Amino acid sequence: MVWRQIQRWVCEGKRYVNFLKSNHLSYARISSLIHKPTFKPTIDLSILEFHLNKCQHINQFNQILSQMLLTGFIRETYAASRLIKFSTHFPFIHIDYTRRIFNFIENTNCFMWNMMIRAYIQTNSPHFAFTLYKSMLSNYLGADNYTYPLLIQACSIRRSEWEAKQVHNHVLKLGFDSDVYVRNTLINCFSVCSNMTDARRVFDENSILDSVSWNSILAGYVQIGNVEEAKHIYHQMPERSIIASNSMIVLFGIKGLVVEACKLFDAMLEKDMVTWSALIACFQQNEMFEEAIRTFVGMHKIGVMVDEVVAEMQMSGFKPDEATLVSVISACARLAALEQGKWVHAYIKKNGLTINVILGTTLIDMYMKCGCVETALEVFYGMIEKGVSTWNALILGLAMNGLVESSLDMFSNMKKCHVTPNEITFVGVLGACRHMGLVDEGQHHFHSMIHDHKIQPNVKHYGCMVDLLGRAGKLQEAEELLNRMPMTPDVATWGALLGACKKHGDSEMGKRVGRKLIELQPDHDGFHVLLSNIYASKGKWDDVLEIRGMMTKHRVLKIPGCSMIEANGVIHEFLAGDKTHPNMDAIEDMLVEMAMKLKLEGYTPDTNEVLLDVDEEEKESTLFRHSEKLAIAFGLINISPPTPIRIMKNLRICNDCHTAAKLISKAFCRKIVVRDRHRFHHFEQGFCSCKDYW
DNA sequence: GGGTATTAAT
Repeated sequence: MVWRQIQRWVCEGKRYVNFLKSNHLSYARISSLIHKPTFKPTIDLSILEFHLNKCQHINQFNQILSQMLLTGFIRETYAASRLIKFSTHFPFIHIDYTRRIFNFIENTNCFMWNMMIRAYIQTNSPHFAFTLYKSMLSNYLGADNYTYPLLIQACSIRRSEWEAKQVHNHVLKLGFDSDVYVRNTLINCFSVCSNMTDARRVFDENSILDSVSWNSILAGYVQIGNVEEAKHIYHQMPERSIIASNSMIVLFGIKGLVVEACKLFDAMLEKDMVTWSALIACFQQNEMFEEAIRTFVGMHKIGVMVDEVVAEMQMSGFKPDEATLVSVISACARLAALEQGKWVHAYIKKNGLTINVILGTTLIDMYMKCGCVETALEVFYGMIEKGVSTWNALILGLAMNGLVESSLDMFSNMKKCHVTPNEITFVGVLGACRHMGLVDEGQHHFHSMIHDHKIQPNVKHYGCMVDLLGRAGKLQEAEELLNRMPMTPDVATWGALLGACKKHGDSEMGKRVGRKLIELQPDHDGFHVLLSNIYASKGKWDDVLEIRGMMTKHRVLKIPGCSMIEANGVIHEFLAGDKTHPNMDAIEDMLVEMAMKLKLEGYTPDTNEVLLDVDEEEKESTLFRHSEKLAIAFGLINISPPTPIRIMKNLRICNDCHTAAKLISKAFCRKIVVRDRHRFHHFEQGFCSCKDYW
C-alpha cells in the first residue's frame, strides 16, 4: 500500500519538474501549492530515504520534492531534514537550489541549519557559514554542539584567527567547550593560524584529549618550526602514529637536523611511503645528494649494492612514487649525475608513473643541469599540463646552456600560451640577457617587468642588471644602479661588480669594491681571491701578500677547485693539483699528450690567473693541474666518443682552462661540456657555446 | 539524523 503510494507520487511528480525548473521555485506559486488542502501522509521516513537514495538525476529528486510540496509533507520536520540532507549530498544539486528549498521550509531545526552550513563550507564558501549562523541565532534557534566544529572549520579555512576567537567566546559562554570535537577543531584552527598560545590554552585545559588533539597540536608546532615543543609533544603522545613520526622527520629536515631525522627513521618500527620520501627529501634539502640517491637506490633494491640501508629496505619493499622521484631527480640534478637521472627517467616510463607537472619540471631541470638540452625539450613537449615553474625551468635551462635566443623565444611563447610570468621567470629572462651581454634587451625586460607585469624587482633582479651592465663594460652605470637599488645589495651583487672590475681591468673601482666586500663578509674566500687576482694581474705583489695575510688572519680558506665527472655510473672527483686518483699514471700520460697537442694548436698558458708569486714555469704547471684539466684527461681516457665528456665544477672555469678546453675539443675531436658555478660551456670544434662571453 | 586532525616534491 505504502509502496504504491510513493510510486504514484513519483510518477505524478514528473508533471511538476518542468514547472519547478521554469519558475525557479517562484515563491507565490509554491506557496499556493503548499496551501492547497493536504492529505496527511502516513509515509515511513525510511521509504522516503530509500527513494532519495536512489536518485541519479535532478529530475528524480524534483519529482519527490514537488510531491512533498504538493502534499504538504514538507512541513514534517523530519521529512524536510531528510530532503535537505540529501540535497546537500547530491553532487548534481547546486547549493543555491538547496538554499531555495531550505528557504521554503517553515519548521527548520538545528540539524537542517547545520547541514546548510556544512554544504557552504564544502562548496568553498566558508564565509556563508557565519551568515547562516547569525540568521540561525536571530531565528531564536540555538546552535548545538554540532554547529561549532563546522564554524571553527570555516575559520580554519579562512585562516581567520579573529573569527575563531569570537566563536571560541560563544563556545565558552554556552558551555560547549567540554565537547571533544569542539576542542579539537579549536586546537587545529589556532594551530593553522600559527597562534600556538591559544591552541595550547585549549589543549592544556584539563579535559579529555584524544589522538586528534595530540596530532593537531603537534602539527601546529611543526608548522611554525618549533622543534623543542614539537619534540616535547611527540614524546608525550600516548600513541605515536606513523603520520606524527613522519611529520617529525619533515621538521628535522627543514631545520637541518639530519642526524635526528635519521635517528628517528631508524627507530621507527613501521614505515610507509611518506617516511622514505621524507627522508630522501631531507637529504636532498640538506645538500646530501649522495645519501638521497643511495637511500632511493636501497629503497627498491636496484643497481649498486650499498651499505646497510639495502638490507633494511629489502624487507620494506616500497615502490617509490612521483613525490619520491622528485627528490631523487633533484639530487641527481645537483650532482650532475646524468646516468642516475636517466635511470630514474627510465624507471618512470617502465613503471607507468604519470609525469605530472612537478615531476616533469624536475626532469627538465635535471636534464638542463646536466647539459642535455634536447632531452629536456623532449620532456617539455611531452608534457600535457605545464605550469609557470615548467616554463621557468625551460627558460633558465636554455639560458644556462648558452641558448639565449631560444630562451627568450620561449619567454614569448609562454606569454602566447597565457601563462603569467612570475619573479623567477624574470630571473631567467634577465639571466639570459646577461649571458650574452644583451644590455638593451635586458633593460627592456627589466622595465616591462615593473610596468607591464607589476612585479617589484627583488635583489636578484637588481643583481642580474648590475652584472649585465658590469660585464658589458658599463661599470659606472652598474655602480650607480647598485647604489640606487631600494634594498641593501647582497654580497652576490657586490661580487658581480667586483668580477666586472676584474674583467675590464678597472683596478681602482676593483680595489674599492673588493675592500668593501671583504668588510661585509670577511670569511668569504672568493672575494679575497678575486681582489688578490686583480692586484696580481697588475703585478702588485705587495698587495697580494697583504690580502693573503688578511685571509690567514680571518682564517679564510681558499675553497679548492673541484671537478666531477661521471663514468660508467660512478662519479669521480678531482681537486686542483690532485694526485690521489688510482688511475693517476694514465692521467699523467694523457696530460703530457694534451700539452703536446695544445702547443700544436698554438696554445700559450694564460698565467695571469695564478695567484702565487712564483716564476712562470711553476705557474704553468699549476695551471695544468687545474681540476677541470685533470677531469678532461680522465674523460679522454675513460669515455669513448661520441659521448660528450661532461664535467661539473664547483667554481667558475678560469680563462686558461676555457681556452684549453676549446682547443682540446678541436685537437681530440671531442665534445666537452663543462657546467661551472654559473652556467654551461659546450665546447666543440674549437668553439664554446658561450661565444667567449661569460 | 549531523560535527574534528595528520605526513612527501619543482
